[in-house]
Amino acid sequence: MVKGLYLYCMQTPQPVTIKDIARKLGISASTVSRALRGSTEINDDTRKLVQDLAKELKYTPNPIALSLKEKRSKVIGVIVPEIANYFCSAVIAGIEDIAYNMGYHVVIFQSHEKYEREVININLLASRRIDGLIISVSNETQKGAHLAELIDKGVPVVMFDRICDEIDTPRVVTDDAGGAYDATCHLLEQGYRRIAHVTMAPYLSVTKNRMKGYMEALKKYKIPVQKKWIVHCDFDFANIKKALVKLLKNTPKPNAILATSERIAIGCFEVLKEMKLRIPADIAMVGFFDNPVCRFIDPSLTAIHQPTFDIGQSAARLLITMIENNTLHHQYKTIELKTTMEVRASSMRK
Amino acid sequence: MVKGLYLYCMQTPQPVTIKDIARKLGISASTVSRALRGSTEINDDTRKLVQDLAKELKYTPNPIALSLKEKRSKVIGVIVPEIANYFCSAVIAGIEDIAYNMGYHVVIFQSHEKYEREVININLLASRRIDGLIISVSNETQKGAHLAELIDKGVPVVMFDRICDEIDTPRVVTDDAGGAYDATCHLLEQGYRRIAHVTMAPYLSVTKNRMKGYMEALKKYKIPVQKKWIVHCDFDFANIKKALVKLLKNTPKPNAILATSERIAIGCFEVLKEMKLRIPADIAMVGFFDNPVCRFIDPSLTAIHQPTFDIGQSAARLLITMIENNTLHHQYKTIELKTTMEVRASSMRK
DNA sequence: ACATATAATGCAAACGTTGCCGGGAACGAG
DNA sequence: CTCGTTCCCGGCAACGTTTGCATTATATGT
Repeated sequence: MVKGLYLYCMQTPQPVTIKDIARKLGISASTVSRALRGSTEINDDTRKLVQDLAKELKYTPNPIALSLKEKRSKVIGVIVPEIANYFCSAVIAGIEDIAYNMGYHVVIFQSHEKYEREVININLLASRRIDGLIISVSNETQKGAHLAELIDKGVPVVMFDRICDEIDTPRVVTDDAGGAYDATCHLLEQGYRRIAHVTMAPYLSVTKNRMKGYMEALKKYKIPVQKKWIVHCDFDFANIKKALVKLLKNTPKPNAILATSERIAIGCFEVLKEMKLRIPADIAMVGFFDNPVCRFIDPSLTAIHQPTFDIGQSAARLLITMIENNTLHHQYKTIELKTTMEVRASSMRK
Repeated sequence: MVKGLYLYCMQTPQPVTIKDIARKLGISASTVSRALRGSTEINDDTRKLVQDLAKELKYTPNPIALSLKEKRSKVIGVIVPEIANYFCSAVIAGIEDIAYNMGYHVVIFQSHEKYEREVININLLASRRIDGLIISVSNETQKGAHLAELIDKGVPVVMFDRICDEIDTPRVVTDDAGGAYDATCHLLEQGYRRIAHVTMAPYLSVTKNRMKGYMEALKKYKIPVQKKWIVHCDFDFANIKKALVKLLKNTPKPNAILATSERIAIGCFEVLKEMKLRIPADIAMVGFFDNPVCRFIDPSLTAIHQPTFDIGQSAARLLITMIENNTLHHQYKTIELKTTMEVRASSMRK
């Protein structure tokens, strides 16, 4: 067993500071500070002495002291609805990748799809003097006052995926309309004519855009939109199932479903299985779906993929540029990334 | 569009401080400080005045100044191999849940399964004056010197899942041996006798423990261990597949596989499908698997589940207790949580 | 030798907060 | 009238770092 030296004495060692180095060398703290950052107005001998001792004592500057002085924390906050799903965690991986390389740290918050919790998190963030925020709003978020307030305080904000329409701050989104259009066209090409659209809360930007793509595709094929085939639901599995059961009581029944989130797609999938409907023979399915496991599902699900890692990277790049240029906007108002469609068994020609 | 007032003027407002309040009220900063924390040695009228103004100006204490003074950051660091997989993100959700309620923030780092990157992250963490660390070590990590060094600096550390044996600090693990034992017994009960064990790097604690459970189950059924049926691989899909193809060239071929991680299980699954082997008719499968999507896979996979959210919660509770008691150990040296097995089609009697 | 330029270093303030110490005012007791 | 006590409050230092300015010592030019 390797045991820490200090396991046995309660007193923990204080990190070595500039003052410690100054004291040991009999010089002033300012000289040490300048020597460490290689200022030219310090004698070469002194500088070497200081740098050597600093290395020996394993000096590392205290970022908290620096933050206090320079009024920046080198920390960016991320608020997502839930971290424990593939989409969010992959986006965060992208954010972390860029942040890490730019010397920023990432702190994570979850809104758990609650507006109230989102507001609390934002206040917490603001009081923590975080340098910037990347957010995908909760399912409940219709107003952007909390975000506007944060921006008013001078904190740069980048939104991704679920954006808040009324807030004018840079955003990273996927071409939701295009994705839904492609998916719907694909179903239509396969001969499905009664396509249901099972989607999220109507006020969410992604919902609106995917709806737009869905309707455009129908229009292109001159299929009238059936209101009763458009279902909005939240992220609770029981509710998703209830909504779907109701949908499937319609006559004529839809013969295809476009599901606009992983959770909804899985919910649909379960209900169809429970009802012993064959996919795609009785009813076809296409979903917005990123989890790589989905291609092993039986039947394998045709998926609209979002470029998750890219979304995170782009959002982080945008935000850090804003932070370092000390501005609240960016030359890019909106970065829109393309979706890709992977056609699999669940949407094959009947 | 709601636009932030300051979108149009570059100068961002400075957060209001105690000094601002003191100046406006013509009193000293220390009085304001005391009034805000409700000290009894402040006149009721003054206190009310201060508190009202603080509320009006939306004063929030600067946590960075506090951190500097009190030498603690109220931030805990988390290092995981990769965040973008179900296990890790679910553990982090558990950590965040507890941390949030205890007034701590969570910052995330990824080692990307590289020892080197893990060391860099730990140094970064230390220089950031983080209050504590929760870590699951990388696939490459065999030595614990970097962790010992951090502990020597007085930073409390809790390990979870992939622990580092030589480091004596609290750990939260699952009953890996028990899980593997259950899985193997289950396969044996179903009549499978040639059970291969596809697992991770041999020096990892989880590998050792799962191996132990596997061997115990075989011993119970008086089946000799076949070395050639034990395969170690890393997390690269190509390598997993290569290892598996080699394994399946043995005669007699194994007729069941125990896969000890989600990635390995998926890799095995793909190879078996490619080789047109039927599951479980030709070869059965059981895997350590947490992703909820796995029950929709064809055939549905028998899974050993780890209590991911609990692991995160327990680790966070442990760590925060250590931080607040200012100690490097805990009455619980090891918290071991039970696995659960969900029997599905992939391991049914042949 | 003296004025001046130049190089190297120290001092002090600042960032926002808290806590110790000290002091003035009011008041009661003697 | 004096002393002691209590109540409120201000001043100062400290946390670790940076930076403008002052200071000292040395070198250069005449």
